[in-house]
Amino acid sequence: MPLKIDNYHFSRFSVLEGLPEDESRLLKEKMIRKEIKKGQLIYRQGSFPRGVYFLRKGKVKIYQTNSEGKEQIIYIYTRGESFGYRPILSAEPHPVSAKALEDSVLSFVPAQSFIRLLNRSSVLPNILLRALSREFSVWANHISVFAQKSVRERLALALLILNEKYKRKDKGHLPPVINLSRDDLANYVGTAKETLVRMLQNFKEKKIIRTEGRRIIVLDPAELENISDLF
Amino acid sequence: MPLKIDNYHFSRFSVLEGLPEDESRLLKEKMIRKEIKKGQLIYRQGSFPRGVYFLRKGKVKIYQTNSEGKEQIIYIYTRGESFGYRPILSAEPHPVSAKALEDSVLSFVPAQSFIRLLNRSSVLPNILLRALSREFSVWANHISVFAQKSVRERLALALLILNEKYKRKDKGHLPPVINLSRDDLANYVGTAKETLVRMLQNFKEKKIIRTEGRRIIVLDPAELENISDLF
DNA sequence: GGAATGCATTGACATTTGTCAATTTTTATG
DNA sequence: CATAAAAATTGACAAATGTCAATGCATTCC
Repeated sequence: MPLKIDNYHFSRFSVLEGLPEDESRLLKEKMIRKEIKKGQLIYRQGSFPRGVYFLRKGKVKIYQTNSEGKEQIIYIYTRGESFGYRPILSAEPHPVSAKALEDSVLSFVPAQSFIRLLNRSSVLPNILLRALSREFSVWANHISVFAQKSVRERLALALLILNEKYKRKDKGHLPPVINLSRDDLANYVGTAKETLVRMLQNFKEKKIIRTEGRRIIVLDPAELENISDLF
Repeated sequence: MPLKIDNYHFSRFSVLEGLPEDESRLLKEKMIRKEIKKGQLIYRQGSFPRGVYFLRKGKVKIYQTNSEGKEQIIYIYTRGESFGYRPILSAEPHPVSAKALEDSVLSFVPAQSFIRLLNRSSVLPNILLRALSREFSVWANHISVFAQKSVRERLALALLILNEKYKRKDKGHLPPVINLSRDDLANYVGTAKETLVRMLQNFKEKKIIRTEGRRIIVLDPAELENISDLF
């Protein structure tokens, strides 16, 4: 059975990989390293894009804030992924905000340099086309999930996805520890914090997860798959 | 005020426009005209892409069917739009099915021809990159809407979008007539048919819409904007 | 290490939405 | 144009989810 969860995230897509040596070097020359603190804003919804970000370390959420100030997390990026390039390609303002979920390290490439490379490179356009097309599957699946699944099912799916994202490179044998505030988790699942807490409580009673303070450890991913009822 | 609804659809993107004369001709040479009946399946979720479709006339829905057979409509294409090309670019099976909502006319270009042109053309990759990046905004907005808005708000938004899509080219002065089955409308809004009908009833009482059989005519789009509370 | 402070949890309740079972209306067909 | 079939509507009710208020627990900052 193919891991169905893979249809719900981008599995570590990076613009960097797949570039020929010389183009990769060109890109790296333009890179600026940025260290950012947990909670720091990277860009704001509605602002114009300044460049592309490569996430070296940490986690970054992209989200929208509605008129009542409620947040919806659209995606959580982890080490190795790139973001912020889409509105450069379409010459639009950012449709989402980006903020660090933990202390993180980014490599930043100014939009100009990125565009220059794009126009010169014979492979970059294809890499991006493939990535963006692949993304569509993920977004379509997300829309179906939000439109049709109950909070309980969505939470089960979210925990499975986060369980992947919180896997640690070197400590692959240890179970992932999901470390998100209840507010962030609620905004990721698309529900009220209180409802979320109650569902988590229920999962704890059923021994599907266990918690250490606010941290969550998944004990029974198979059961989460059952509950989420992916298609 | 910019029409906020434009952030919820692609405003008639066609691959055809923007191509230089010679490339456009190349594409047109490969085109096969297809007439299809209302309700006819164009491709099925999970199948491999055979080509690109240009919608000449009519309406086409793309949708996912979940394990219980419930449908979620992801997008409705209208005259002038192209679809089916994304999974060609990412070499994946179709993540959605496509079906005609009315009798329609399509131009079909086989995947091979499309790829050949893509590799040869200097503008097509950029056109597609721009389109796919722009799409991201639309998908992100949709996800927020489904995750956070009530059925009533989503219905108001859906009616506004459909009101645009059902505008008639030649009869621009006449109000659009939305002609969708209640099932399709419910699957577009992401709710049960019965709930949908009740909300429509409520909008009728408030003189926001009027109906002729199953057809819907929007009387007060401004009020729909208020209700939908876009951000 | 002990307050503050912010975050997480719980309870009570209101509201929204879904489901099942009729019934009515519309559409398609001979 | 009559009739069968499909689609739309309504009612009654159950289940899911959100909201508000109160309380408990964990971090962090002296």
